[in-house]
Amino acid sequence: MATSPDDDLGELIVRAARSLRGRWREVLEPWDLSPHQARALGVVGRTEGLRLSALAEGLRIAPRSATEVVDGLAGRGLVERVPDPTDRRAVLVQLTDEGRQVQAEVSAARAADARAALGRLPADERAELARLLRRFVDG
Amino acid sequence: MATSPDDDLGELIVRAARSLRGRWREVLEPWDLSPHQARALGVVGRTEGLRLSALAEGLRIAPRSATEVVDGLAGRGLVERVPDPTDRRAVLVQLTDEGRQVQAEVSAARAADARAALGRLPADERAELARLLRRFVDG
DNA sequence: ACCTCACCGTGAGGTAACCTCAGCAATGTT
DNA sequence: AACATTGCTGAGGTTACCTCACGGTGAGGT
Repeated sequence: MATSPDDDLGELIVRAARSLRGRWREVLEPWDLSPHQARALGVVGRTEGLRLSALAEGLRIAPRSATEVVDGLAGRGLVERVPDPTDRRAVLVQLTDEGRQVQAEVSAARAADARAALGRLPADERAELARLLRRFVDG
Repeated sequence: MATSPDDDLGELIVRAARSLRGRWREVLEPWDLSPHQARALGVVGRTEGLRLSALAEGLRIAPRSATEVVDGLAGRGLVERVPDPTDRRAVLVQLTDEGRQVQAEVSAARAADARAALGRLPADERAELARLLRRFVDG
């Protein structure tokens, strides 16, 4: 049934991603955050004072959906909406103090987990893997 | 902001998978199939006379959700339900003639696309990439 | 001052792909 | 025969998206 080597490689990439995603979900459990929300939290943290539309772009979702993500995060008290001083149409999203702390914790936990997950490969193989993937992704 | 190399690697894997998934979605457009349905079609094709519960296991979804997937495929005339001759509770799913043809076409298109997508890496690098990923996934 | 056109976020309402739980029929076990 | 288990499905819920329409607002004419 025509399972070419490239089919396999594609399958492998997808499986690896799924595995990571599953792990990440577990890592996030203590904070009761979905991978999605955590990602959004990261984007907001990376660019303080972000417009909803910019967040949508960053997450590659429709602007309307960014409203929902922010609703969820704001409901947990992790971010807050403030009016954009330069444009009364716009709303900026920024981390609350709690949001900042959670974001830092999550980010640390994620890094630790990534180390654990990928740690079975020696450093040089990790580097090689990254190099090859980068060529594929950027190419 | 503590972006460790392993973070990057995880991100790369996820991005690569997303890229593949996006391409696949496009490849499937002519048949008006979701990636999900196509995957299910493949599983059914690979094991003719498959129980719904086995399909669910193959797709790693709840049995109830397999019912829906099969509904969708059956609605398009690509698969059909037949009673399991050995167990009157069970239902077997099998490809129709049209399903068999569509499955073959899709599989060929997918293989061609995988070649196109991964073709920018030379064969030996593809092999190396597969080897490293397999170590990660299976490990 | 006004008009138009583009843009901002959001309410309303929809969809896909999952889930759990309960129920029915058939089977297996004691 | 009684009971537990299995295989599918109806009912109903969730999540994470979407489009479309609308009420502000900003920017550029005229």
